[in-house]
Amino acid sequence: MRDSKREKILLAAAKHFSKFGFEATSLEDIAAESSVTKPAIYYHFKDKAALYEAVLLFRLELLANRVEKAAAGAKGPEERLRAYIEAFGAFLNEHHCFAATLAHEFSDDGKQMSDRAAAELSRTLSTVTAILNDGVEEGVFEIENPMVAQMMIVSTLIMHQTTRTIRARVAGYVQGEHKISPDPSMKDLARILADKILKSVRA
Amino acid sequence: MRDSKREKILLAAAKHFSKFGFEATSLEDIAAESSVTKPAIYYHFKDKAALYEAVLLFRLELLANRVEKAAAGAKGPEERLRAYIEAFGAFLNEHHCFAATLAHEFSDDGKQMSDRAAAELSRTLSTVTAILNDGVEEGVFEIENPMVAQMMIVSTLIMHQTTRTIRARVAGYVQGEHKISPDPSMKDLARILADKILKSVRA
DNA sequence: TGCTTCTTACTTAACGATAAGTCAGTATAC
DNA sequence: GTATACTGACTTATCGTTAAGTAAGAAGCA
Repeated sequence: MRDSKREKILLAAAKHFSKFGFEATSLEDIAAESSVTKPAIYYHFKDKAALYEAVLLFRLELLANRVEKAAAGAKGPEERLRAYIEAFGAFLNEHHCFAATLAHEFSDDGKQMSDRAAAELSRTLSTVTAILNDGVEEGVFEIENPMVAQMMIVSTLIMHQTTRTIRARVAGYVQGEHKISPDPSMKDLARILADKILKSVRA
Repeated sequence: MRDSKREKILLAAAKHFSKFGFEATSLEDIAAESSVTKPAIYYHFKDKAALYEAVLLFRLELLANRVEKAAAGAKGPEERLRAYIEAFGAFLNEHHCFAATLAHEFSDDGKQMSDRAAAELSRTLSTVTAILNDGVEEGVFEIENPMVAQMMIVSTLIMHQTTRTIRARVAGYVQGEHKISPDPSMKDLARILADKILKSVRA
């Protein structure tokens, strides 16, 4: 049972930070959910920012490692790009708090992101940039600006995960005889997204 | 000078809500920036939520009208899709607070979005869904799930606008000999995005 | 025109709630 | 008995919101 309270705090913190973002999350709520008192949080973490950092950095490191591994395990730019997209999607699906935390961070201009966290995020993004650039050099891809392809991949994966609730709500207001396509699972989304991205970047 | 304070409040509110989101925005800051006192805000608006609603709904209505008009003014699914994407991009570029406000709303599950606001957002999204469905029916497009194409368009446009700062920061950590592609302007992004999306959905 | 009355557009002051963070003390394990 | 892992009670600051009061001008009437 060593460190069990620390683990409980981290779990509740991940949940609350992802739901409300850094500022709007209250330590009292985290304490209540993890059945500890507020000072217990301060015993384990220097302050609110340190707790947040622990939550964020842990996942950012995991993600960067995962996509690097996935890309390294595939051959050729096409397969590597597909592997990247699907690994990214799978990761967001497994750590479903993480996408929302990232979305909050993005909409806050990374206000609460430490330099180490930014570096880990950069590692994740560099991986796809490298794949795209390699593909262009090898003549397999034809891309005016790889930055755009990167944005399309990353933003679609994250937004899909974070806007589930609001999408369902907004769909309720659709008028007329539009066919509403079924909301895809993350696995399907990643596959379809990979298909579309590959089709759009192929030379 | 009639209603000049009201206008000042709305302007400052748009700026602050986009920067910090609903919860983290303080009425005191809005009051300070617009050179009025806090209760003066309450004279013009029922409460914080009503002020936010005024800010958000105004832009959501403008946007829905703009993209509907753009789509209606173009012929054929291909041209309509391009017109939609470029009109959406241009709008985000003109109202540069708006994308960030939307991003906050998305990362908060639309917690602060009224039913009217959700309906206006739905109108904007229905427009692109209609274009995609028409294209499929006419045999011009071939799309497994139009939802994914919609996500790619909307999320890329919004994220591009909202992650400018953080992208510049993250780019600073890129190691090795990666070529870093230049950050595209919104106009370029919309054009390139339209190219890529069209390429990826064409039958 | 001049006097009263009412409305508009605020201001100053303060309230209750809730936030992050602190500190002195305590139970438990070794 | 000493280090570890806490708890309860607190401080300070800031939040949204309201109550109460007021200067400036318009409206109604003589």
